[in-house]
Amino acid sequence: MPRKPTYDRSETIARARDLFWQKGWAGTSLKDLEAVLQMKPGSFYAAFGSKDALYKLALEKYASDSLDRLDELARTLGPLKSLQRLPQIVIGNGDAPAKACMLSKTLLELQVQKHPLAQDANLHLLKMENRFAELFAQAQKSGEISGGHDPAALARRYQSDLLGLRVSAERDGVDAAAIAAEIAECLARL
Amino acid sequence: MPRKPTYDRSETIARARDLFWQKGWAGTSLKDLEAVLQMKPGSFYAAFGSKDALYKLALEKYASDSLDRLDELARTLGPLKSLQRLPQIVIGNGDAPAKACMLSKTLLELQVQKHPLAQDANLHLLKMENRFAELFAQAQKSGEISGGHDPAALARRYQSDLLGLRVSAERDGVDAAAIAAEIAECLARL
DNA sequence: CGCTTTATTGAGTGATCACTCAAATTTATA
DNA sequence: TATAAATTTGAGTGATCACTCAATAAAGCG
Repeated sequence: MPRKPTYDRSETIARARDLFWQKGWAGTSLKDLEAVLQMKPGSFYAAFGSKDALYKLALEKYASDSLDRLDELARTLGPLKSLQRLPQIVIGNGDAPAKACMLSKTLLELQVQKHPLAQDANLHLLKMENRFAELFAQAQKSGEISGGHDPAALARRYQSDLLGLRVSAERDGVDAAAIAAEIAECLARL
Repeated sequence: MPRKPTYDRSETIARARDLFWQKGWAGTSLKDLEAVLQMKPGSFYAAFGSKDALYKLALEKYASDSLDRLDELARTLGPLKSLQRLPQIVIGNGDAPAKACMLSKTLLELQVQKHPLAQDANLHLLKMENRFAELFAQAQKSGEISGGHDPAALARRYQSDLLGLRVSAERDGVDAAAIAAEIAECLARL
């Protein structure tokens, strides 16, 4: 009986993610979204409920895609080489809406006001960090790196380094690739 | 002949800086500013010209105060110890409007849209990085650290680490002090 | 006290904010 | 083909956006 939507929901969320990633939460207006998603206000609210609800979906897509890419990388290269390669990968994608991580941009914009979306960003960052810890643990088990450090501590520091790298990559005139190489090199000395 | 302003300009800029630092550029409205600065629109525009112009002044105050604090630290502790102490200092001030650096928040919010204020943030970050490089060079000269590395490269990496640390410090449940200690310890091994 | 000069006041500008809703349109079943 | 269910449309909501400006108040000088 029902009429079917004329748009692809997943593709629409991906486009919203790119817009939010680029312009931020406060910087993205409904007008912007309507233009990029090719939706009138009524369709938008019928489909997603609110700007915040769509942002939440966009964050989830960003995070799960990131995790998927990391898992695939780990399957191909193994744990240590994945962790070493990741820095150059995250700053290397020229098509991305921004060099900085969408989760950290969300955190910096909304954490101070205790916005629920900042909590979402926190959880996604934690999941990613936990995945890093697993990879460090695997690298220790296989003897690729020494067992002298706590995998959780290594992951915490690695996550921090990645976030710093991606902020630095937004700066003008900074050789982010050199920083990425140094992060990778530090891992080799574990 | 003229009437004198009823407010202290420097103090007003400091309050604006704290508000912008906390809420961001798009997240701070003129209403917010009027409330915090205790100024009506007319006075505000007579004094500062525009929201952007005041933000620029706030950035300048933030950056010059940061440089001043670093210089004073260096005078007290010397170059290496200053660089080692700084990480724990920047995340330790509980009264600050945010853990993250205002320059990086500005950069992440406005760099993608090539906003002039992002250029200002870029320049202030570069000045700070150059100051770090000087301190690394001094530490090498005095033999506190080995001369095997380029001071500019050390400063670039150190700046990136600090930015990452301060993003991490915004996260819930992350032991930023531990990360700060690790950054300091890495400097000792140079 | 007048006079000039500047600061403060606060109502008001058009534009844009996130969002609503009734009407029209499209689909699939009866 | 008639009907029911869902989607799309786009004008319109009150609120808030950054900002303006004419009127008023205050200060220093003669």
